[in-house]
Amino acid sequence: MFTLSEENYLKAIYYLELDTNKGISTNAIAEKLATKASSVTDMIKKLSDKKVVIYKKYKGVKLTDLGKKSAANIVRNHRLWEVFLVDKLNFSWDEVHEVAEQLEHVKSSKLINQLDSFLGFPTHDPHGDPIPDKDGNLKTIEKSLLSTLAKGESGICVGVDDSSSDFLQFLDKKGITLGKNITILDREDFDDSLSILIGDKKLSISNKIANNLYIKTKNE
Amino acid sequence: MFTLSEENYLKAIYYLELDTNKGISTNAIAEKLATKASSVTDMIKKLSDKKVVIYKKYKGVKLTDLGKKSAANIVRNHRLWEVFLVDKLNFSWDEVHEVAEQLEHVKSSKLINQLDSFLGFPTHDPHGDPIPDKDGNLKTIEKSLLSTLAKGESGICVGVDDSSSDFLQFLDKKGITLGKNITILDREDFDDSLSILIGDKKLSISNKIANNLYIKTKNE
DNA sequence: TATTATTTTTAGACTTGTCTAAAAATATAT
DNA sequence: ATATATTTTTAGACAAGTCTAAAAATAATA
Repeated sequence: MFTLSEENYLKAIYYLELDTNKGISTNAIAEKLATKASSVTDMIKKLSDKKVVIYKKYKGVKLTDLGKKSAANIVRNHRLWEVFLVDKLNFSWDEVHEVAEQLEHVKSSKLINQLDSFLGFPTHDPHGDPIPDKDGNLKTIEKSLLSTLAKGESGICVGVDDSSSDFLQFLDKKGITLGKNITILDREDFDDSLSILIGDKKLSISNKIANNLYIKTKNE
Repeated sequence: MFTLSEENYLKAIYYLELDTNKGISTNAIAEKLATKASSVTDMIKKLSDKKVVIYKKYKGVKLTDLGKKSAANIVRNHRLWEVFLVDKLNFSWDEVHEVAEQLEHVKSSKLINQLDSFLGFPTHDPHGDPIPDKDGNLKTIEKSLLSTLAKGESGICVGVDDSSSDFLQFLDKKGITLGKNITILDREDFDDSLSILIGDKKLSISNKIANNLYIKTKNE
C-alpha cells in the first residue's frame, strides 16, 4: 500500500508520462506538485524502493508496470468519484475535482467496484476523460480538437483539454456540454475564430476555446 | 480545520463522553485509540490550543461546545456514509465501518449535504445509531435492551449495542435485522436466555445476545 | 497518615515528509 | 573545449505524530 503522498507522486508521474516517452525530470514533478526538487528526489528514492519507478540519478524517472497500474488505479478512483458527484449528487463539472482528490485515496476495492457498478460502469468522467479499468487499461477514442476541423465538418463534443473551473463555467454559460453536436459553419482566417452550430444555436468562439474542446467525428 | 489524527481524537472523546459527565482520562483515550498515554497528552495540548477541549493537567479533558459540534460532524459523516454503503452499494452492515472510517474525513460540506439529500435524509445508520444533524444534535429515540423486556412484551428491533462483525454476522445468520417485530415468548430463569418470536419464526437466544439488541416498545 | 500503586506528564528519540542552502552533475553557449 | 548556466542531489533542519523510559502527581491502602 501507498501513503497519501506516494499516491500523489505516482499520479503526477503518470500524467507527465502521457505526454512523453522520456524519463520524467525531477523539476517537472516538483512543478506539478508545487513542491521542491529536493523533496522530489527524496520521494523518488522511496518509490524506487517500492518498485514502482525506475530511477537512475540525474536521469529522471519512469514508472514500472506496477507503478503504472497503481497510478491508473488512483486515476480510476478519481474519475469514478467524479461521475458519482455529477450524476448522483448534482455537482457541476467544475466543482468535482477538489473533492475527488480526497475520495480517490480511500482504500477499498469493494467500494470502488460497487461504485463502478452503481454508476453503470461509466467509461468516461464528466470532462470526457477515459476511466481506466481494473487492470489500468484505458480505451482511447478517436477524437480531434475542434480547432482542427474544417468548415462544414461536424461531430459530437466528447471532452475538454483544460478542466479549470473558469473554462468549464464559461462552457456552461455558452451552453456547450458533452454530447452535443457541433458543426463548423465558418472559419475566420485572421484570428482563427470559428462560427459554429451547437445543437440549434449559432455561436462564435475563439481559437483558444476551439483548442480546448475535443470532438468525435463520425467518419468511420 | 483538523488533521486526520485530531479528528480521531475528537471522535474518541465524543464517544467516551456519552457514558459519563466526568472528565475523560488520558488512559481511557489511549485505550480507545490503541495508542500510548504520552501520545494522548501531546495531542490534548494541541486540541486545547484549538479550543475544542478544556484541559487541566492530571484532571482529564472535556469537549467544549465547539469540540462537541466538530466531533458530532465527523460522526454525522461516518453514519451517512454507512447508510450510503448499505443502501446504494450493497454492503452488509458488518462491512461498512472500516470504509466509513476513511470516508468520514473527506472535507466538503457540499458533499455531505448532497449525500444526505441523496439518501433521503436518513435519521439512523445501518446499526440503528442516530445521525447527528448539521448542528450536531441527535434525536434519541426511546429504546430498551431486549433483555429488559418481560414475558409477553414486544417491540421493533431498532439497534445493536455491539457493532462487531462477529455479532452482526451472527444476527444475519439468525435472521435478526432492524425493523423486525420481536415478542418475548418465555424467559429461562437459570441462564436468562429468551425464547422469542421474530417475524413468524421462533428463536432461542442467550442473555448475551439479548443484552446487545435494542427494542422500541410501542407503549405510548 | 505514611507508603505503595496507579495515572499522567515530561524528556528525549524516531519516522515521514517537507524545506533551505550548498555541492555535484549535466547541459548550454561562446 | 572551456566557462557558464541549469538541474539534481546531498546535508542538515524542522513540524507532526508517535514511542520509551523516567519523573511527577494523584489515588489507594495498610
